[in-house]
Amino acid sequence: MPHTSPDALWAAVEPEASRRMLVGAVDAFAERGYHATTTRDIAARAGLSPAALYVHYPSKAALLAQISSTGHEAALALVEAAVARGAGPVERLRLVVADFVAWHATHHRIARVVQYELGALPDDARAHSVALRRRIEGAVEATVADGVRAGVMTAADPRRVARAVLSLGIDVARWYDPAGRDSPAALGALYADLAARMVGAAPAGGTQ
Amino acid sequence: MPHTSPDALWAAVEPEASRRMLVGAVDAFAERGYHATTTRDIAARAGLSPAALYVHYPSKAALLAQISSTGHEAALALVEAAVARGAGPVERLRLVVADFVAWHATHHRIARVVQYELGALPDDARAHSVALRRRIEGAVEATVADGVRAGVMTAADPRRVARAVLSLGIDVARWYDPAGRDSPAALGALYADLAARMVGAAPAGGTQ
DNA sequence: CGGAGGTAAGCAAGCGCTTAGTCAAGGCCC
DNA sequence: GGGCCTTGACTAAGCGCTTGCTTACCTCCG
Repeated sequence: MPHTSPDALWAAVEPEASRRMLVGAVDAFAERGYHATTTRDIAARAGLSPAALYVHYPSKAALLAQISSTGHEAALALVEAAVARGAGPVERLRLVVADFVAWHATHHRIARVVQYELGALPDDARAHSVALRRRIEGAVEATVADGVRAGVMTAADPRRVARAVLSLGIDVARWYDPAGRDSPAALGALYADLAARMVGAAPAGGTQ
Repeated sequence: MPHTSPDALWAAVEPEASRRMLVGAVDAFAERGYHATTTRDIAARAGLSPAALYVHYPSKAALLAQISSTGHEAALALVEAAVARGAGPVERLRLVVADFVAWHATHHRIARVVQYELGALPDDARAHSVALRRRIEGAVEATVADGVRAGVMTAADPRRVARAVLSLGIDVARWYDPAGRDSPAALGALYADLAARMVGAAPAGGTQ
């Protein structure tokens, strides 16, 4: 999942013009921010007139809400899948971080909107996204707490450490540049090692 | 420095109305973002008419530029002071992270503008801020590289690890809430431990 | 009395969104 | 099969409002 094409999230959206609007909105919101993006800009990226946006979406905010919702759901699904895949707490943490980081790199445009435009969402849409975020944080916190309980990690405060681990991934969306030298997979592997170190897990080949 | 009052950065700005404009702009930009903030909003926070903004600043963008410049300069000064204060690479890294994180918590409103409104800056102002950012990253990278050379840290890639360490601090500005249970100093201490672990420095009391 | 600090009023431009309509594709009855 | 209506996608034009910023003027203090 974390390594699919950046636009794969919208593959199911029909009709095609509606999907082009979404992709254009993601690009514009990620580049300039929600408030600096005009509906005319989004429509132009989709190759349509300004009014065409309102054929497919009731408002500019509804577009943002759909992007945020879909993005948060994808991130949560990815985290829960990684947790289910791992054998023990340490492997689970490694998998979660590797996938979470790689996703934020591969989908850095969507991730930018997801992470930095929460405040621009209408109240109900924000509540939905915030709830999904809490489940993501909860999954990581539980993994760290499990590891501590099992004696394979050391962390005085699993909640705060989990938040810090997630910060690593979230901030990738801010600086990641696909033209740079970091591949999403390599970045995920590096950050999985860093996270393992943060929780005091035994070294496993790692960063050294 | 990292523990002074949030508004201490502007103490030297005269006249007072000009300072109130700056403080109001920081609050508004941090809450809603640069593009969603109106000049009328800034002026109202300063208790003045909309036109008064232009008595003190040539444009809304100039206000942002001043905030970004002052903020980046403060962050760089703090990092360089911490590096100068530490005895060895590990202590230097701990001091840098502790102060950088505490600063992002204490000044989370300024830090939000500094970290997330770079793209809204006019080209010349952005170039100035980007140059300061590179010096911050360079200082941390050098500290990690020193530690590896001295054999007190392990990190295959000091540049990428330094970037990850800074991500921890930068992301604090996104989520920090002064009404929460984290004091800037405690957060700085926790994150200094996490950073020491990330670079494979010997445990020093730490998170365990 | 000059200059710094301040304001009321308002301008041009751009904003999100609406209106009224075009047009092609498809169903349907006689 | 031809006429007729519906439907979904789309657009030209533009409405009402807000934006950043300007102008012309006022006030007060050294």
